[in-house]
Amino acid sequence: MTLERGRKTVLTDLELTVLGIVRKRAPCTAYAVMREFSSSPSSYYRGSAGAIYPLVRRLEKSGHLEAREGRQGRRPRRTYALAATGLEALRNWLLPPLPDAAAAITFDPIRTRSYFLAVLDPAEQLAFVVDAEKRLEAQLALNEAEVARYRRAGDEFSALAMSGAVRVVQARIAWLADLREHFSGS
Amino acid sequence: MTLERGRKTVLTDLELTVLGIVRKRAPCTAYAVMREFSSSPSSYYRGSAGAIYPLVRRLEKSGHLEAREGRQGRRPRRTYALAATGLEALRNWLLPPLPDAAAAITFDPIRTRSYFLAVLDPAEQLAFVVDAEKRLEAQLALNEAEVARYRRAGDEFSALAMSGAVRVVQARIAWLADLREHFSGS
DNA sequence: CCGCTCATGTAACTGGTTACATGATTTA
DNA sequence: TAAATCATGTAACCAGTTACATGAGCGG
Repeated sequence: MTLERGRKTVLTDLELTVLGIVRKRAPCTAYAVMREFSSSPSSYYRGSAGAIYPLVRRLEKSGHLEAREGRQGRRPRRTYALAATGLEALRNWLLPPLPDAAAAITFDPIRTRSYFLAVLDPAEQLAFVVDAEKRLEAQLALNEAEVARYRRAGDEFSALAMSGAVRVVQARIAWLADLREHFSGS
Repeated sequence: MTLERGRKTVLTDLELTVLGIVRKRAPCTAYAVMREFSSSPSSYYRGSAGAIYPLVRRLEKSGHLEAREGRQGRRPRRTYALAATGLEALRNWLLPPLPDAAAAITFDPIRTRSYFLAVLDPAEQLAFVVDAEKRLEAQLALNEAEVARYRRAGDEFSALAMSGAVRVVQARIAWLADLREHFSGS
């Protein structure tokens, strides 16, 4: 049974995110997409050139994106827009049912470490919590600024999305307070 | 300048997590470590054989783990314990300062999608939120059960860690309530 | 004795990363 | 005019995944 290779049925989250970005920004270059990732603290992906350029080309070949050859002076400038197929894929990504994995636990380096705090003595445990709190407070400020930035830009959906990240950081901070109380109480 | 290859200076989070697990469970087999990952909903890693077995061998060769050849009947059974070097690595992982990335934003498939909800019409947006809430409630129950399980097992640190995951899921649910209000209000 | 779990692995693949290379355009 | 940014890519690598293969021990 010869599987047809090279034709992917399901797009990755990164690919679908790129479709969403292109839809908002169209017509835009692969570089602009890349910047959207790397210039924002809100993204899990670094948006490296080595990821974005091949990915965008793939999406073009698969018909999800439409490319247009332009130029700026004598420099070639390839801009993209969302094709009908791409819009359909984007909608299917968002429409219920979500995959089970969507609600699954998220990776948190601080929580991951906290499983093993038994190897530290009480003073060190407290130092861990204090350091983690400091870093999360900084992250919180960043995220809040990002919400404000989106709101100023009139992108209410992104502001709403980002406020989810704010909620999560607040929850992580509240949890660290629990930890601290537990450590200093015992 | 010939870089010495094959000798890694920094261990990954997965490797350090394995060190932590072995420390708790020692003497234990690679299989037991694998089960710890795959049998728990609390882990980001699937703990696949293809990841764990080579990883454990690496940690043994680098001196972080000590192996002991045993048998169960006529079946060979290789058990591991944490070496002094491994304990040191584990402590350094936990001791401040944490890396900046530790506080960084986490990947959330639901939030990632929510950036692009503008492509859906209001009824579909609501359906998205309702579906996401349903799934997160299920995840919350799972996580709470996990906390209880750890607590029953007397592993207070893991219970505490897992309660961080509970906090985060609660925050995600609260955020979805915000979203829902926003969508039905406008 | 059948099927499940314990136990140990390997091979091929995947989806990203870093680092590098090139050159035009804009800005200080 | 030098440095930063725009713009487009490639090559090597990396840390995981899925899927497969093998076989012993154990409970119904």
